[in-house]
Amino acid sequence: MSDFVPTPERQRQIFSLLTQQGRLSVAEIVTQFSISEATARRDLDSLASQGKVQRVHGGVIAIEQAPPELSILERENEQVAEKTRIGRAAASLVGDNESLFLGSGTTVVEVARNLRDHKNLTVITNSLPVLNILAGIQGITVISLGGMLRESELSFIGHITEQALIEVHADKVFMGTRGVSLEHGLTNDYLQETLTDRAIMKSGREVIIVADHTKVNRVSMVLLAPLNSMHTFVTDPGVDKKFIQALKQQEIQVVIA
Amino acid sequence: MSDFVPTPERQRQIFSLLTQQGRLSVAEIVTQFSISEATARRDLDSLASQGKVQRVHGGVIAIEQAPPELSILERENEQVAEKTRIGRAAASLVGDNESLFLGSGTTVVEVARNLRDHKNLTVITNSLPVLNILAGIQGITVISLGGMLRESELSFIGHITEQALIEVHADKVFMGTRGVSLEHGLTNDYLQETLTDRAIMKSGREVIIVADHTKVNRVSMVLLAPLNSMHTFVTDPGVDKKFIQALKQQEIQVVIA
DNA sequence: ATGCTATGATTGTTTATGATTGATTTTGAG
DNA sequence: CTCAAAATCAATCATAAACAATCATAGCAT
Repeated sequence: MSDFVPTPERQRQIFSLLTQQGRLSVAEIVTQFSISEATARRDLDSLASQGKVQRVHGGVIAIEQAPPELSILERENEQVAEKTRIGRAAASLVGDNESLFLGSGTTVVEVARNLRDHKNLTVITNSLPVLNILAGIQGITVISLGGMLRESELSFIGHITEQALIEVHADKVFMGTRGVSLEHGLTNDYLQETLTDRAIMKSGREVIIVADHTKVNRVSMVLLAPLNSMHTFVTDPGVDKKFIQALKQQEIQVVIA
Repeated sequence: MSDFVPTPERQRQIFSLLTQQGRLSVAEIVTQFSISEATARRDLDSLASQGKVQRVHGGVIAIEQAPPELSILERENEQVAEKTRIGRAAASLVGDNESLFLGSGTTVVEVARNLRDHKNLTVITNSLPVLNILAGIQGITVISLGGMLRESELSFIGHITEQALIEVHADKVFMGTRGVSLEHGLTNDYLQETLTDRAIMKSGREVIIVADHTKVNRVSMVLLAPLNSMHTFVTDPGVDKKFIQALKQQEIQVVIA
């Protein structure tokens, strides 16, 4: 039996006490550890200089924890309500223990927001906002593709991205698009991103396109993929019913949020 | 019964005693093993140099096996003033038109914050906070390595990360560390991250370590690299002058912020 | 013998601590 | 509010414990 308590050990105990109680007075430490006030103060000063505690008159208090690093400003502008509902509906297609790919675009971000309650997911993404949303969530393994950051979309594209895609595989791929058209299929407006997006679509078993009604019957500059390369289409009730019918005839599942 | 206990065996017994009790005084060892204080200290020093115990005044204490590792979000409030100054000083080492690598850690984040005024930079990183800070800035090409997101550090690690590293090269590499020690070099506390960090160090021409004074003479679990693998060390004025001298003797540039 | 290693004793030095003192901050009574 | 008492603090000093460095010795293999 020994009463040997070296200084670093005692300081650790003081710190531990502090984390339990939130604050500690010099007097408390003096009685608790049977040391002089001078030594108690020296311990507190030492802990403070390590940044572990905040020194105040009469004792110390626990350091307050700041809110998490801010995520990027998102250009949330149009069809907010629709996108939110689409996101929720799309997330409900996901089961526990699955691996997903989430592409870029504001609608896909809404899907990410609704993954909180799922268990044991693996999410692969090339979208910085998606990374930020999923970063703190327990039970989700997050994998980023990396690559060159495209500032307007806050997504990663390019050679590094496509290289990384070779290494991953997802059960379900969630992507947005700039235009969906019966005639021209899925279209985007930036070639570089489109090349990456094509590779992404090949990396998953099931392709789920999320897009609000403003994207329907719209054609952008670059062909991303023919319509039948998607398996499921999640959209809002503002879409023309003939369009929906046509999709169903091509055996594409349609979810109206 | 034989009282002959060879030195290595005795040291093993001391270590075993320590793991049971958490701490051990020199006096205890003297009586327990019937050896002189000198020998007891020699044993403790030997164990300490192997990194098995933590030497303290009066004896030894067990090394924190499961370090209550604070996440990056919690550590962000430690040594704020020092880190800010270190970040500014480190950023001033960067010239226009250079390509940089920024590793993980709160101090490196401060470097990123101070890159705003540079022109035409290419910044490669595996740190999510760094991505967020640089995402909006004009004149900086941002490249992310991707990989599995380590939640406590908000950094990307693993196979994908290291694969991506093959494709990039930087003029200057900025990294943090958990511990810098003359004896044990640069140390980290998580093997997986350390493997990635080693690859990062090889991807650049000049390695710049940023670390506040609390990291100095601290040893963590895993060896990252020997001291001489860094070219420049940026820290705050709270560092022991002998330490600075020793670095300079190894031809490591030292910048005091 | 010779050289090597582990050990213990001796030595000045360093470190941790507690007491003291005067300065500073907080408190509370008027 | 002001001002003084009380509490807390920083700075300094003295001391005892612990320390590093050095040297000498004993055991042991060659």
